[in-house]
Amino acid sequence: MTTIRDVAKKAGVSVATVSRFLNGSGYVSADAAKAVTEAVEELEYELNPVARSLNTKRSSLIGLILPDITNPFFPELARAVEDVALSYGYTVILCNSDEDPKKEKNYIETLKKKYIAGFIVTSNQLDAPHYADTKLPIVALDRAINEKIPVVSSNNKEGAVLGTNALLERGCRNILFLRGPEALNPANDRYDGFMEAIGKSDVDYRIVTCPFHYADSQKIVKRELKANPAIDGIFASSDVSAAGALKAAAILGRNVPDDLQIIGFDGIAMGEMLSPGLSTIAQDVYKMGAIATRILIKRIENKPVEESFYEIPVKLILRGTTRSVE
Amino acid sequence: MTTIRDVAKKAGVSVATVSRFLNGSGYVSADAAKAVTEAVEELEYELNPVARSLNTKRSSLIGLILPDITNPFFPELARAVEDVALSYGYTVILCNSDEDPKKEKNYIETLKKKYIAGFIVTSNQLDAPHYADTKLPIVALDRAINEKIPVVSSNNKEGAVLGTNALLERGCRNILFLRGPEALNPANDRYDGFMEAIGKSDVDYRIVTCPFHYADSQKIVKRELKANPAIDGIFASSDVSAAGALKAAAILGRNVPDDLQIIGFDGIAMGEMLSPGLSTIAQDVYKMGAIATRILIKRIENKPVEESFYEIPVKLILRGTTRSVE
DNA sequence: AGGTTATGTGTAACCGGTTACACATACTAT
DNA sequence: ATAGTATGTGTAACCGGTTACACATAACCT
Repeated sequence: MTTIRDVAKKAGVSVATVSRFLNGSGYVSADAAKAVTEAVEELEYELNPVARSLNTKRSSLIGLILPDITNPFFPELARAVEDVALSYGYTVILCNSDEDPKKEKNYIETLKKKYIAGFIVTSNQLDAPHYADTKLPIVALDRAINEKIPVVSSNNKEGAVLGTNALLERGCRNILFLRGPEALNPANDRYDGFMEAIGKSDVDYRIVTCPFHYADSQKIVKRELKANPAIDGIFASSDVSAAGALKAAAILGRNVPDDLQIIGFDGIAMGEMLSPGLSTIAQDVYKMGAIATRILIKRIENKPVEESFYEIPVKLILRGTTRSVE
Repeated sequence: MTTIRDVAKKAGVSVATVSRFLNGSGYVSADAAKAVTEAVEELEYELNPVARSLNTKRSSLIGLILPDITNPFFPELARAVEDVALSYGYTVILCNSDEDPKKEKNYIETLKKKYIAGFIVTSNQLDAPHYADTKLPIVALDRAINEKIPVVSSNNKEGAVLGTNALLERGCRNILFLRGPEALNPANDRYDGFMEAIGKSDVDYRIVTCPFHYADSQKIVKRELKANPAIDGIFASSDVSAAGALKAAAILGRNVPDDLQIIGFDGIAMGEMLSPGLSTIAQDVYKMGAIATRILIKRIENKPVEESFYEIPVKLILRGTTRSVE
């Protein structure tokens, strides 16, 4: 392996000059620069990032902490983070936290020892006291940790308004809202949006709390649909819940969308594969991940970050679970 | 930050002794061991992995190279790899290769500089010349790179036999087999299994090559179903293709499963959410990832690895797209 | 007793970079 | 002319570990 000393010798300068040139720090004459460039070229020298890390106490590692990569929301996020990180020369470490603060903390400690450059943190938990004291650059997704930590999130409230209005415009007179877990920021914002939009109408509605879980949702919706056959619209706070609702409707022989219209929230790929295709409020998950990563890297590299709160617009996607507006 | 020198001073021994004790290498007296243990405890000393890496040229990093984490097959794999890696003290780096050998190679080069301990490689490509010369421990998933590299894969052929027989037992007399891309090992094994099982029957069949892609599959199946209305069974080489087939059937008003039965392959979570639920040959993806990781870690730690070819059994899961056996 | 081998420990070089500091020269300002 | 600043470079310490080697003592042979 060629080292900086080999390069220095070949270029006829000291290692300090080589290092300065390579890092663009300090003064280096044109002659020296040329000699070093040539030596690097000829020796195919590549800097050893471990040696560098050891004394700079920095690295090009980014930690991506998420509850569970298996949850259909996260792969696309991970993909975006990885793409952007790669393009800036960073490497992504995958951390499944399972919503367990201990596990999360453990990851942070372990990776700090490796001089990790920063973290992107996605979690459903509202509180995260152990982040507060970390001096590392962090960007949060979908949850506010504290004022100093930038947050990237979808425009959940607006999305919920959009979805609710879509059902209203399509003639729903009795809407079931599947509210997400109350511990989740995004779920609460969606709830607020629903309430705002439904409040402006004179339509009947009912709210049921429902985890973002397929089988649970199916069970809950089956029960609700049986108890209240007048329901002609369901707005689910997640696509997975919507899938459960759709299944429940199928089992009960309800005709979607003629009889019952359904809108989900998230925009995961699966929605398209359902029959009928799931209408949904799609989040631009890729964009969320990409923006979060760009902000993180700016922070890592001490570049100015304009804002600390980024809201990504959502989009209504109409498929088969809703009718066209009459 | 406390260093090994602090510990040595506190314990009244040399750094060499501390290092030896910490690594279980060389001789350390009981007295010295005790003194070091106490000093470590009191100072809350934690070894710096970067400094260690620098001269051992090893690390506890594992690279997971996969085509695209967004593909529903991979998150569960990644999850398994991460779980097992974590339990052995390793950290996982996520690498989306997009099937691009250049990108793959680039990752390998980059991570080698960080003294990565080993790689788990999943790829759809059959050839991978650039792995051959790597001295790093590697474990492959679903593809054989060379004799020295262990492979973990599902029992694809047996699965295909299982699926084909399931359709036959349920009365199918005209089966459409959606064959996966010919460049893929697993797809070819599935094809072999189908041929073997179908050959033993006197049933009509037709084979169409179909990418593991939802929309494409839908189009292809729609065409096939129109051209040949007698088809009463579809065996798809992947669940995503099966989902496309199911959608096509729904659009054409075919009744699944009374009229047309469908079996997929993979066992991804989405299958359950479809209506009717997708019958499938489920791979134990988690197990594949877990086993691959364990083997890799054994290799990294120079422990003996029994075999070099691991086949994970598959399982027939019957849901709504197949009838019960009459 | 004398030679081997096993046990135990410390010194110092080394891994491959970065950077504080000292020093030299050239240019600018007064 | 002289001080002050900008430019350019090298030496050597340092980051925080590992380990070769030298040396010392204890245990085991014959």
